[in-house]
Amino acid sequence: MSPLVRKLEQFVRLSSTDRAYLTRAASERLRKFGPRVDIVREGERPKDVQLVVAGWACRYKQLEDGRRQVVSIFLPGDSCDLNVFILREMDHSIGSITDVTVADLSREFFEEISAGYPRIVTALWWESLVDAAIQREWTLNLGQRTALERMAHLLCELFFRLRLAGLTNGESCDFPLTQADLADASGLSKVHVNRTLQELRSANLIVLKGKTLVVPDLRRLMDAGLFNSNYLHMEREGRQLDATE
Amino acid sequence: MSPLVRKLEQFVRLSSTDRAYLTRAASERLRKFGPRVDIVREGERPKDVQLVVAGWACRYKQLEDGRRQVVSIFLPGDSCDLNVFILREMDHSIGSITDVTVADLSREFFEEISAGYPRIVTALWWESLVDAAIQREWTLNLGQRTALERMAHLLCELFFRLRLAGLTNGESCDFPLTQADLADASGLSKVHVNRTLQELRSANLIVLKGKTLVVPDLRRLMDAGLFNSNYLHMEREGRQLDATE
DNA sequence: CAATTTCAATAACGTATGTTATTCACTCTC
DNA sequence: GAGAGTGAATAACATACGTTATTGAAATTG
Repeated sequence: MSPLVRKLEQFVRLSSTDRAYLTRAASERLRKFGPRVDIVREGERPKDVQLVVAGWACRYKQLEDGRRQVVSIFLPGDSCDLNVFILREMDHSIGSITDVTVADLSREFFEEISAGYPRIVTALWWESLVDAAIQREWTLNLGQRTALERMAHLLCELFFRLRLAGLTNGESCDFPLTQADLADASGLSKVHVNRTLQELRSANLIVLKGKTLVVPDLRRLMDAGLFNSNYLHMEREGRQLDATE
Repeated sequence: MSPLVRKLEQFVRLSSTDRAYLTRAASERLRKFGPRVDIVREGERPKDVQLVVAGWACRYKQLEDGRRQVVSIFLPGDSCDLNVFILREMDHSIGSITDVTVADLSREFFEEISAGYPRIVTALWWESLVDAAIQREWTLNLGQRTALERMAHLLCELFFRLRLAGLTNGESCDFPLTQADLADASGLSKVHVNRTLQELRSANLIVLKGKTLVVPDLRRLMDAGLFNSNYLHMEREGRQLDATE
């Protein structure tokens, strides 16, 4: 099952027709990118919504003098917002981290699901609201948490989201972010990211080597990061747009 | 003209029927709050979308030990997202800053506009995308900008948004945020906010006294905050969902 | 209109994090 | 399989910002 379907199914019960439709949409019109390249640049006007089918990518913004902030991380199954159908131009860039495969979802795709796949619509609504919640949590993370808490929180979030998409193996997962990436995402310097990771390591909160992250005791890492998963809204909805109450 | 209508009209040409409908929706089911009280609390499940008709409010999140981050500021005409119809519970709180009047928008309101007011739908879409863009910009602000840049940027954003809603008088506007509020919103300490404001004052970038802000030279304040307004997407759309291309 | 509380200003001092630089291990490439 | 480049580790040092505390003015309240 694809990461997208797996993720959405956590919230909305999809029919097999829904699943088949999503799976088809995510396998047509594919584009591949190497690592560390721009997929969309600030100022551009892409025609389609981009769904990350495989690999890691990120949204980032840059100041004129080069300072760079990663504002969100795309894991397989994540898509950029509906931006492209309404706004005139991108206010940020999207760049690949690893090799990435992107599926382009056209306006027609969204018109079709609006007309005939209400559960998919609800699921995508849910996804976009969770995206917004994540962005708020990042604001809290950068504004209030110390370096150690911040890093622990970021790692927790990624671990939870990977698990939701079916991309963890027990306590471990692929982890292609470099320390420079973590610095850009956390607002810390590279050197301090290094220090912070070592602190997490020596507290046995993480094992991070090569491109693999192991979290031996997720509960403890969550405590270290003051991590509360409620903002990920990982419960199947109690009521939905088309539910009768 | 109400701040909401005025704001939305910047992007979507509304018919007089649209305007009348919005104005009516924003004048029924009103609730009033005093300053510094919670309108909705984290964990609750409000039934309606809250539209701020008058006054200033904010979204905030709090850590267990009391550290508090304001993650967004609601000006008149702003509304919280559609959260309430899809997600199980609030992942943040909404609190008043001044006296606030809120209009409750029911699910029926959204069903009606979906059925009969496509331009309002587009306008609200636009609004929610701009909200997301603002949240990303705040992430950049907290992650990369220095205290001075950060404060200048925040003031610029508020000034632009107030102007869009028709709430400025030339170079000045009401400004009810205390230094403690600015601290919570910028991730700085109160003391450092004070220092930073004085720096902005002595550079003649702002006049801030009582509850009034004057920006004598917006261009210079923008430069100081590395402020680029593109993320506010303040241009009337070139194409919309129902446009033919 | 006194009593309280809130907000702003300022000072002295502490520290978490940034900066610059060097070295070492890997990996990729020709 | 030497050379080049990237990512990680470490050190020495610098600083932007936080903390705690005090004071005065202004707003709010009984």
